[in-house]
Order: sequence, then C-alpha cells, then structure tokens
Amino acid sequence: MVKEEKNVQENKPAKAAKSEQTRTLILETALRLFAERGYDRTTMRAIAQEAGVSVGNAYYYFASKEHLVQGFYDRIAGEHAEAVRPVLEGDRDLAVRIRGVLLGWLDVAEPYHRFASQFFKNAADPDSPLSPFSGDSSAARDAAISIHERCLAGADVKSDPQLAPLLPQLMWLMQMGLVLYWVYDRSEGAERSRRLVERTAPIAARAISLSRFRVLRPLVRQIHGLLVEFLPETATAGARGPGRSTD
Amino acid sequence: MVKEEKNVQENKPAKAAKSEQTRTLILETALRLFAERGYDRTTMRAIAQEAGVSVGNAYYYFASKEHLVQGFYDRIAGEHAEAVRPVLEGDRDLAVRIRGVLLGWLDVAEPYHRFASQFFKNAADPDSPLSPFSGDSSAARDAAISIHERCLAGADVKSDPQLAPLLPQLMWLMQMGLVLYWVYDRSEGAERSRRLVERTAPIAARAISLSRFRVLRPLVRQIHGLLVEFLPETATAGARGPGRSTD
DNA sequence: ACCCCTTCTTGAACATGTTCAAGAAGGGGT
DNA sequence: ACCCCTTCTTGAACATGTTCAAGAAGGGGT
Repeated sequence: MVKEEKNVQENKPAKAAKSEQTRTLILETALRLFAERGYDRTTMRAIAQEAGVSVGNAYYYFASKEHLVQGFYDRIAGEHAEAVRPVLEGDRDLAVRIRGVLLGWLDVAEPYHRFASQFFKNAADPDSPLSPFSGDSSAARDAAISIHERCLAGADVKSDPQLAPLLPQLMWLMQMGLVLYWVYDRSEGAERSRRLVERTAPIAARAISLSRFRVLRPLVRQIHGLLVEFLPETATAGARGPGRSTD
Repeated sequence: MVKEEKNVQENKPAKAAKSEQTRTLILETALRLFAERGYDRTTMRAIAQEAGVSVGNAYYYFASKEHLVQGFYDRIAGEHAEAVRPVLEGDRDLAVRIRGVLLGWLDVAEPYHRFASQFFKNAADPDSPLSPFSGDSSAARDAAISIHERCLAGADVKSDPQLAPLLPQLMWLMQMGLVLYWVYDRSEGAERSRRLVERTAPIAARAISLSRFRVLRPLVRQIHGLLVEFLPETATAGARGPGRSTD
C-alpha cells in the first residue's frame, strides 16, 4: 500500500498481491516490534518468527535490517503533512506558522522517539539509503520541503526577493537540525526540543523579515550566493549529496 | 602518551607503565588497521591477533570497538591544534582566521576521509561514546572549542559583548556542521568542503561583526537567550547532551 | 618464604546480522 | 499432463562484536 514493486518486477496482479502481502506483513511486524522493544533489541529472528516466516525470507524482501526502516520515514512524512494542515490554514504570522510546523513534526514523531537514535545511526551514513540526502529518501524530503514552502507562502511576511525561493530548503535544513537535536534529546516528552522550537521559531521569522534591511544587504547577498551554490537547484531533482554529481 | 589512566586506577608507576603499554599497543594496532582496511572490515579478532593479545584482553582495556576510535578523535584534535598555530599567530582578520582554522581541520582530517563515514555512523548515535556530545569526547571537544576561542580572541573584530563569550561554542557547532558536510562530501580532495569553508568564513565573520548594530539588537538578544539556554554553561563541564542533566 | 588480594589475560561461549545452497510453489507453453 | 523457468521460502552455516568464568601474574604484608 505504501510503496509497490521495489525488489520485485512487475507480475500478474494476483501474484504481486501475494508477494506484496508478505512484504507488508514483514514490514508491519518489524515496525511494531521496533516500537515495542526498540531497534537494537528487535532481532531479525524475532521479526521473522513474529511474522511467521523464516529469517531468510525477510532478507528476500529487505536487503538489510536498515531497509526495514524506510517505511518509518514515509509514514512520518505522511502523518506530518496531515497534522500540519490546520496550522497552514490558520494564523498568518510566520513565527506561529514555523512553530506549528516544527511542533507538529515533534508530535508526529514522538511515538518513535525511543528508537529514533538507532535509526539515526544509519541516517548519518551517506552510503545508507536512510540518509536524508539519499535518493531513496527523496520522496519524504520533497514532501517536507513542500510543507515549508506552503508555510512561508501563507505568511504575511515579505523577505528579500532573491532569498525567498531558497527559504523552503533552508527551513528544511533547519528542521534537520531540529531532528538531530531531538534525537539526542532525553528529556521527558521531548520537552527541551519543544522549547527549542518555541525559541527558534520567532528568531527564524525575524531573521527572514530582516533580510530586506539595507544594512544586511551585503550579508544577505553572500548568503544567497552560498545557498545557490550549495543547495540543489530544485527540490524535486532527486538525490543530491555533496559532490554526488562528480561520481 | 595521549591519555592516561582512564580504565585503570592509579598504581605504582612501574605497574601502570606495563599496563599502559599494552593499552597503547592495542590502540595503535587498531588505528593502524582501521586506516589500512577501514573500520567495519577490521575485526576485533584481527586487532587482538595483530597486537598479540587475546580478544578478551582488548575488551579489558576498551569497553567496545567504538571506544577504540576515541583515540582517533584525540589524535585529530591534537594535530589540528598544531596545524592551526601559524593561523592563530598570523592575520588578525576574522574571516581569514576562521577560514584558516576550518581549512586546517580539513587538511588534518583528509587522510581519514575514506573511513570517516564509518566512524560517523556511530558518532551520530547519542548513546555512543563517539558522539561529539558524549562525556568520553569532552577532551577532544574542549580542545576544539579552545581553538575557536583563540581564533576569535586574536581577531580585530568587536562583536556584541553579551554574545562574545558564547561564540566559541557556536563556532564549534558550525565546525560540526562542516564535519557533517565533509563526511558526505565525495568530491576529489574534499574540494566542495573547502569551497564551503571559503564561502562560509566571510559570512560568519560578517555576521559576528554585524551583531553590534542597533537594528539587530532584538534579534541578537533573542539569539543570546537561546544560546544561554541551550549551550552548556562551560566548555569544560563535561558531558552535556540535550536533557542529559535531567536523567 | 608464604598468603592473599588486586590486576591482567585467556579463549570458549554467546548473540545476532547476513549469506547461501537447496528446494518448494506457481504458472505458462506445449 | 508434463516440463521448465521464475519467484519464494527455508534453516543451517557463517561472521563478528561482546561476555564470562577461570585462572595466571604480580606484589605487599607478615
């Protein structure tokens, strides 16, 4: 249901359905066990047993334990888009909107907080398909960037016109920073991460609206140049790790 | 030589020397093998065998394979401090100094670039002793922050007086961002990372010197408040992940 | 010289991610 | 009905980080 035909070529629908069913069963079982016991303490043997298949079969559908986590990203991205809808249709104050989007993410991600750090271990590996910059993650990434796009577009703030089109990606980077902080955050209910959002959102909003001031013109131009060079040109262009283009 | 008496209580010097010798032998062997074959492809068995000790003995001195990498951090930190000396005694222009410090790090780290991603996979796990925020990393972290301290202190730039004491840690965070980028950077000779430094250093310098302007006063105050709350109070205070204090 | 306590050292055993050869199931062409 | 080819499935075997009970080594107090 979430994604189809990845490891498997196109078949007759009936056949595919059966195969997809097994695949989904394994994935769902894995995500459930991850949530129950955490990533490290969920063994491939346990997943297989719980799903009623053999270990080898799990590896037939998923190249590694890490690949099982991809479904987690897609799920969070979808739920975030959903949760954030009222915010985007509500207040036009940028600080409020940014705050809502980021807190919304924290809400959606909360159930997975316990084992997020173990996911993240893999995400930090550029070679991992779980890396937020990898091609495999582009769907979730584009969805997130588009949220920030709408967040900015619906706000009553004018920013530097040259900078404006780059801001959604910049906000996404900021969100990645938040995610990083959140992963490390051990406080009750991710209290400190929420507080970080509360304090950061107005700063970001203020910085964005200040970007039109004359004193800041040279700085803003410099930042603009930096972003043009180092951000991928289009959000939907797919995988874009640093230097990937030169491989 | 690099660090003493960590796992081992104080003993008579002679005894300690022998123990320390074994410890060092294991560490050196491990670092050599890491450099030769990469982290993942160096097994604990291989390290033990190459060092002429038993696997169990390696675990007597190092709590885990990851702990062996700590030596790598210390080494890089030391070499960086060394490499950066001429920069800190040279030009007083802040942009030049920041550029020098960051490029210096890239130079020092270059030989390890190939394996960095494998190291960092573990470093991103907050529970890992390799996390740059962990207590085990505080020595290397403090060394790095102190470099930025000297970098800023020796520059001919006046920044907002309230913000000034927090800047070294902020610069260190920025450096962590660079490290993250560098880990992902696949370009020849980390070309793109170097370019990122070239473009970022003047921006950082400009932002720092702009921090005294009146228009920016409210923004700077907000940022200051944020940093006071979210940065550990003293660089040498030891482990300080988010919320660690509440555990 | 001897005893005892701490510090080191050992290698087998364990846990768990991953691979692999073997074969079962399914289905299409004849 | 039968053959063959692809798709699935199996569980034992493998690789490798980590633990542990056992004992060796060393040295200080008597």
